[in-house]
Amino acid sequence: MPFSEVPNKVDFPAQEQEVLRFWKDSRAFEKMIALHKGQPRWSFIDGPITANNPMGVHHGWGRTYKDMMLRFRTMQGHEMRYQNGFDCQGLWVEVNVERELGFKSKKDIENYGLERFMRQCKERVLRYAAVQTEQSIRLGYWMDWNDTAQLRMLGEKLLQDPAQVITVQGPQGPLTGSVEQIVAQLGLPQTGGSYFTFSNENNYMIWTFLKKCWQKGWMHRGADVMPWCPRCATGISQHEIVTEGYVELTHRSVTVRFPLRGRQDESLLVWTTTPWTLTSNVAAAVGPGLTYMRVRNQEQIFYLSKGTLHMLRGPYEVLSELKGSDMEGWTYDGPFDDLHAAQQPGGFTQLSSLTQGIQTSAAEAHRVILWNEVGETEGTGIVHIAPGCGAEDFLLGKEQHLPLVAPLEEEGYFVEGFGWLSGMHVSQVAEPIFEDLKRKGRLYNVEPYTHRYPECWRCHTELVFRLVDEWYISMGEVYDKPRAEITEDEKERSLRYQIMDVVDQIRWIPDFGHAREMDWLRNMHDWMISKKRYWGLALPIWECACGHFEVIGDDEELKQRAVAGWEVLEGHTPHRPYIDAVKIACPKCGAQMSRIPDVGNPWLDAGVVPFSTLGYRTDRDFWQKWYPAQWISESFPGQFRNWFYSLLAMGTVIDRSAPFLQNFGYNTLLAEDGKAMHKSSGNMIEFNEAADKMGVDVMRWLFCTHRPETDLLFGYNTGDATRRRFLIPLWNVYSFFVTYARLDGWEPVDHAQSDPGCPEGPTPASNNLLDRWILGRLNQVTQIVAEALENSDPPGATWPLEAFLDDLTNWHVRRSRRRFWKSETDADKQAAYATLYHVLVKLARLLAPFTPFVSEVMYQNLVRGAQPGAYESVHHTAWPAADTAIIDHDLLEQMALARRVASLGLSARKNANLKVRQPLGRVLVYTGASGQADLRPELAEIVTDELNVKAIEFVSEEGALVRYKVLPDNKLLGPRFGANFPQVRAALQTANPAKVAASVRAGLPVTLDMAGQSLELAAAEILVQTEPAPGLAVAADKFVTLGIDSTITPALRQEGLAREITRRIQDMRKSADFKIEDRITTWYQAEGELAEVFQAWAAYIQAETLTTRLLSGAPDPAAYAEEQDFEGVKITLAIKN
RNA sequence: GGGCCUGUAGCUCAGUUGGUUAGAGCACAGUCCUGAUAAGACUGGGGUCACUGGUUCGAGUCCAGUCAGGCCCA
Repeated sequence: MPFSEVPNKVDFPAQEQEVLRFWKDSRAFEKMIALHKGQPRWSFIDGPITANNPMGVHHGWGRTYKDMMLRFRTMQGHEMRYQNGFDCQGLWVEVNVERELGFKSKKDIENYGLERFMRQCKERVLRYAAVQTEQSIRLGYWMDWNDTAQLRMLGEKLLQDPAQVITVQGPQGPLTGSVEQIVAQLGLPQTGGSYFTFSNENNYMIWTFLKKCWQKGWMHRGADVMPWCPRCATGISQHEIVTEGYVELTHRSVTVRFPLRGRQDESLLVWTTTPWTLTSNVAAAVGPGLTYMRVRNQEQIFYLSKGTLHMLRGPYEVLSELKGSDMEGWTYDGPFDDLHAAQQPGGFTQLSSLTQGIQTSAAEAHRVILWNEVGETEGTGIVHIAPGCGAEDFLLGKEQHLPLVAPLEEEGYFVEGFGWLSGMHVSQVAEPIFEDLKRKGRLYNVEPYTHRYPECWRCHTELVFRLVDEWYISMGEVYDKPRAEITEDEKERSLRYQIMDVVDQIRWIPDFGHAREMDWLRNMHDWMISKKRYWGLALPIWECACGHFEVIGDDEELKQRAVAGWEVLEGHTPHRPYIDAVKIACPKCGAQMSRIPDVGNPWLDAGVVPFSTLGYRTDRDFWQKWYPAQWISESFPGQFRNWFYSLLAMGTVIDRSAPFLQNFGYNTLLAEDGKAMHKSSGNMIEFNEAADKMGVDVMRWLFCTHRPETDLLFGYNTGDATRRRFLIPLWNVYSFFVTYARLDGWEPVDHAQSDPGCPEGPTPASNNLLDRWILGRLNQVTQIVAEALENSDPPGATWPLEAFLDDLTNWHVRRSRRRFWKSETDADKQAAYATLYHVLVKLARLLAPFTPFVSEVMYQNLVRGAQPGAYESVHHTAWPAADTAIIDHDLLEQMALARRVASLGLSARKNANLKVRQPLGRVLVYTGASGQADLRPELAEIVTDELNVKAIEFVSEEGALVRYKVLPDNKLLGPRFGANFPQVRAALQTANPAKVAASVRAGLPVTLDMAGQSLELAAAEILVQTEPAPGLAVAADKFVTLGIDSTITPALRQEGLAREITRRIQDMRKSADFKIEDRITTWYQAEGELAEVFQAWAAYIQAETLTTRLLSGAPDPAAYAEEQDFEGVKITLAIKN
C-alpha cells in the first residue's frame, strides 16, 4: 500500500512539529541549496531584526513574505543567499541590559565598567538572536540559521572570559580564536549563519562610508536644543517622540513679573510651564500684530495681551492699548540676573563656538523681541525666551544674536554658575524657584496646568530641552526649482538629489512608496548620526583641541595613523572603551587627536549591509555578483525614514547606485479589535502562542491572502476563519483521495521514471469532462500564481488558489464522488484517480511557498510513498510549469454555465418548494443573453443529476417563464443623445416590453415615440433582460433563465420515495457505525405504496446502500432497527452486517 | 500647517476605462443536500457607498472642499 492512512481530523500544530523534525533530520534545507548551486542568481538582502526581545506576530507577517518569495524563486531555479540579519547595536539593547542589571543612570554603567557592559550587550544580542532564530524556524522560515546552542554558548563564554581561545566549526572548516574575535566574525563566510551588525566588518564598512561623506565635505558638527532624557542622558530625536512619546501630565505653571527698565512699577507678565527655564531667560517675545493692554492690578502696572486678561488675579483697570510691535526693544530685569551665568558676556555654555561674536550677557540682553508665532491660546501673550532651553527659542536666539544660557548637564543637574541651583536636579527645582521668585517679589501666580508633554519612550522619564552638539551628514541644499532643472554641479554637491535619482531606479510596491520616499527626501534635514551613549558603532571621528577633525576609513588606516593606544585596541572589537584609547596625530598642529566619545545611529548599521555582508571591502567580485538586491521587503510605516533611507544613502554615497531594485512594503499589524497590540491592552498575541494555538500554516495563509498595503487585523477568529476556509477543505480533499485510493489499492504506477522535479508527471489524459475541466483550471491557476508572485502580489496568487480549491472540492470531487465509490474498476475510475492524484501533487507544490508544512505532509504521503526516485522534500522540487496547451477555454466557460444553471435550478426548486430528493421531469433553460446556446451532453448530464431532473432542454424562447424588461444601452445611447438621453429612456419605458424584445431578438430596429417625434433605435442599442415570472419554479440571473417542470408523475413519486428510503438507510449505517465498505443485510416492514417502492427499486436501493440481501419481514434480532416516518406512514427498517 | 493612505452591510473586505438592480465571505435566520468534509447548496433580512458641492445624459468610481481614522513630516 503506497499511501499511509490519513485521518480526516488533524492537529495542524502537532503535525508541523513533526515536519520540523523531518526537515532537521533530513537536512532538507542544506540539500535544497545544493540542488540549486550554479543556477542564475537571485539576490535578497534581509533587513535586520533587532535582537533584543522575542519576535512578535508582526515579525511573522514580514518573515512569511520573505520566506514565501525565497521559496518561490528557489523553486523557479535560482542560486540564492539565505542570510537573515540581526540588528545588534544601539540604545534598545543598552536600555534592556541596564534594566537587567538594575541600573538607574549612565553613571551606573561607567561604574560597572564599559568593557563589562559591552559584553553584557553582546550577550543579550546573542541570547535573543537564538530565541528569534528558534521562532523563525518554527514559522518555517528557511534560512541559513545558526546553531542556537552555539549562539548561547558564545554569549556565556563572552561573559566568563572574552579572551579565552575556542574552536568552532564553520562552513569552511574549524575556526579558532578568542571568543570575542569569533563573535566579531559572525555572519562572515568563515562562520556562516545570520549577519550581526556588531561584527567588525559591519562597523568598519560604516567607517568607510563615513569617510567618503567626509571627503565630499558632507560631515559636520552642529548644535541644537533637542529633547533630552536626563535618565538615559541622551537626546531623543523628534521621530522617537512623535510616535508614542507624549503623555498627559499636570505641571505647575507659573506667571512671573519681568520689571521693565526705565518704567517705574511697570512689568511684563510672563507665563511658563517649565519654571527651571526661567534661570536661563534671555528675552521676552511678543506678537507684532497682537494687541496688548496696559493694566493696573494689585497696585502695579502690567502688560499682557488683550486675549489673555483672564490671567489676571483680582480687579484690574485697563489703562491703554498698544500693538506688540510698539513694545519692541523695551528692556527688563530678568528673574535670575543675580546668577553668575546671567552675567557672562555671550551667555553661559560649554559650546563656546555658538556664542562667538556676542558681547552682551543675558542680563544685559533682556529685551522685548517680536515673534510671529506668539499666540493667545495659553499664557499671557508674552513668551519667555531661553535659547538654551527650547528648540524654537534656540532658532530665535540665533536669528537675533542673543546670548545663550544652557543650565543643565547631561543627567539634568544644574551646572556650576547657577548659584544656589547648581547641583540640583531639574526635576526638583520647581518649588525652590517659586520660593525664590516670591522672595524677590517676582512671583505673580502659580496654578496647575495639564498638557501633553513628551516623555522618554523607553524609561518614561519626562524629557527636558537641552543644548547639545551632535554630528551630522549634510543632505545638501533644497533648490527652489523642479528636479529636471537641477544642474550636474548642483547635484554633485547635494546628496539629497543624488539619492532621488537612485529612488527613481527602484520599483516600489505599493507604488505610492516612491512618492513617500521622495517626500521624505525633500523634507529631510541633515542626518544626525551621533548619540551620546556607549553600546554602538564607534564613530570614527578624531578631533583635535585645535578644532581640526578627521574621519578614519577602516582599521588599516587607523593602525597606520595611530600614535598611541593601538595595542589597547588590538585583538578587540572596535567598540568602547578600547577604541577610545587610540590616538592619532593632528596634521594641522601635531597634537594628539582623540576620538569623539559618541556612538553611531543604528540605522547606519542596518543601511550598510548590502556592502558589509557581501564583502565589498574584502571580495569585490563576490559583492558584484550579489549586489544589488533584486528584492527587499519591510513594513513600510517608518522605514522610509529609517532602513530604506539609510540603504539609499549608503548605496548612493558608496557606489552611486540603487542597493535594491524592488521594494515590497506592507502595512501595520493590529489586534482584532483594530487597535495596536499592547500587553497592557490585553489584546497582545505572542508569536509562540499563536504558532502553538493557530498553527503557522494558518498564520502564513492568513498573511498571504491579506492585501499588504492595508493594516492587518490579526487574531484567533481570523485564524479560525482562515483554517475553515482553506486548510480544512484542502485536508479533506487530500484525506478523501487517500481513503479511496487505499480502499482500491490504487497507485501511480507509471510515475516510477518521472522527473523528481515534477513528480505529478505530465497532465494525465482523460475522456471525462470534469477531469479535463479541473486539469484546465489547475494549469490556469498555475500560470496565475507564478505571474502574481513574480509581480510581488501575494493575494493575486492566493485568492485564485482558494477559488481553485473551491472548484476542486465543491465541484470536481463532489461531482466525481461516485466515480471513486463504484465497485468496479474501469477506465473512468482510473482516470478519476489519476486526475485527482495529479491535481493534489501539483497543488501541494503550488502551495509549498505559502504553507510549507501541509504541503510537505501531502507530498511525503502522495509522492514519496509511491515514487522511489522522488526528492526527499517537496521543497526540492521545481516550480510547476503551467501546461497551457491543455486549457480548453470553451470547456471552462461551459462548466461555468453548467454551474450557473445548477445553481439557478436549486434556486427555482427552492422558490417552488420542491425538494431536491424528489426527481422531476425536465428543466427548461434559456441562455439567449449569454451567447452560449447549449451544453455538451456530458455537462448537461451533470446538471440533470445535480438538479435531480430527467432532462434538460435548451430553448430559444423563454415563453411564459419570464417577464421582459428592456433597457437602453447607456454606453451607446448616452453619448448619442447626450442631454436628451433621459427622454429616450422614458420613451423606451413606455413601450411594450414583449414587442420590443421580439424586435431586438429578431435584430430589427425599434421605433419609439418620443415627445411626438418618431425615434428609431437599432437592436444593438437595446438590452433585453428577463425576470422570472412570479409563482413558477423559475429562476434567472443576468444571462440565464430557467424553469423546472413541477409535475410529479406517479413514477417520479416512486423514485423520490426510493431515494428517501436510501437516504434513511444511509443515515442508519452512520448511526450504527458501519464502515464505508461494509456490506449489509436490510430488512423492511412496509405496506402499500412503500412496499411497492421496495420491490420496484430494489436494485437501486441495494446498490446505493451496499445491501447484499434486501428482505421483507421481521429483522434479525441482532440487527440495528429504526422506525421511520414517511409523510405519516410508519415503517420499520433494520440493518446488519 | 504640509504630504501620503483609508472611509462601501453587524464584522472583514471586493467593486476594472464613469453605465442600468453596489457584490462576496463571516455572523444571524430558515430550508435543503450529504458515507471525504470541522463541510456544502439555496433563500432571507441587513447599505443616506463618511459628508457637501461640482463636472456629466449618468458618479461608489472623476474634480474640489469638509469630517473621521492611520502613517509620515513640520
